[in-house]
Amino acid sequence: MKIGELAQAAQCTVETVRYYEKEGLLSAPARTSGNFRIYGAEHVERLRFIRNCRALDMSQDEIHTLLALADKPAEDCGAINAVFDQHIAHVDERLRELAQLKLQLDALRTQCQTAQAVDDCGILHGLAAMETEPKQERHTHLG
Amino acid sequence: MKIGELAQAAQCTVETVRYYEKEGLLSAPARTSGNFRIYGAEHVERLRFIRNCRALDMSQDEIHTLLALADKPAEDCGAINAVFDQHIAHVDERLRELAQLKLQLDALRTQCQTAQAVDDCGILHGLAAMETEPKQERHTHLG
DNA sequence: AGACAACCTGAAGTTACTATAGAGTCAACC
DNA sequence: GGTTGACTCTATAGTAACTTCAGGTTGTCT
Repeated sequence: MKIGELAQAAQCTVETVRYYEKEGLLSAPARTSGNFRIYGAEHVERLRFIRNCRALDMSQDEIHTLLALADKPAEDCGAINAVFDQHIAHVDERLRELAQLKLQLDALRTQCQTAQAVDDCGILHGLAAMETEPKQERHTHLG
Repeated sequence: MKIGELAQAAQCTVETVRYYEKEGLLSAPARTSGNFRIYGAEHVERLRFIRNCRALDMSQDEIHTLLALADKPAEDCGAINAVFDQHIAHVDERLRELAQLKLQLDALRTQCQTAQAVDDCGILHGLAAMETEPKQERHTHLG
């Protein structure tokens, strides 16, 4: 199959497929005489795997590691579990961060209930009065 | 004060200050004869405002809008509230997304309890067997 | 005068793609 | 045989919000 068909089978765009090839997530396939990429079922499987990982918000780095581990079928899968657990930890951390943000935002929101002069806007005053904290270190790639 | 002092007052780096100036969030200050930027209290206030907004995960775009609105003190603050409400909606959406992800991840995690052969790893099989869905549209800048 | 911290500019790197430009391939239709 | 149109190719630039780097200047201290 050609690249458009592969992309459709994995619900992504052809640009994304070519991008993954450039990044080394997908190996370079054979070409037709006209220089078109040709793919088989194994490529569909691999690409779907990648897209599924991305749907779970894993980073390219995590996926790369996972693929490398998956390519050594005889070894034990402890390392795979570790990558996965770390990713879950990333999601947990980001969830906590966002929940904390939400509390702050909701508190700020109560400071201005009606449309009034900008000068008196409680939200604006609240934003100005916040304590400015240093950016804390992030342990997650999740924005 | 010079740029280093300003940066410290707002808990960010000098590079970030220069970056904000380039992006138009911070206006270009006066310079010393030696070409060093010099700042006053109003710059500290403005930069802290920006950093506080960023701490709440607002985008540069949102902050830009907020600053423009704040600079028209006579108008009513309905537009400010709207920007703020939309940002809260972004955070809510991302929270829901991550909660959904967490469910999927936890479910997958149960598929492999012990370190076994990679070939039999339930997580890997689960990742391969997932339904590959098209990337849904995001309405938030939060990653 | 020499050392050193803090400052300057401009450009490139980061993530995971998306978009664009300009050209080539291929099957079908007239 | 020519042409249309869908699909493909490469290479480059753009996105967000910075960070890092290279290479040079200013100011202060001894």
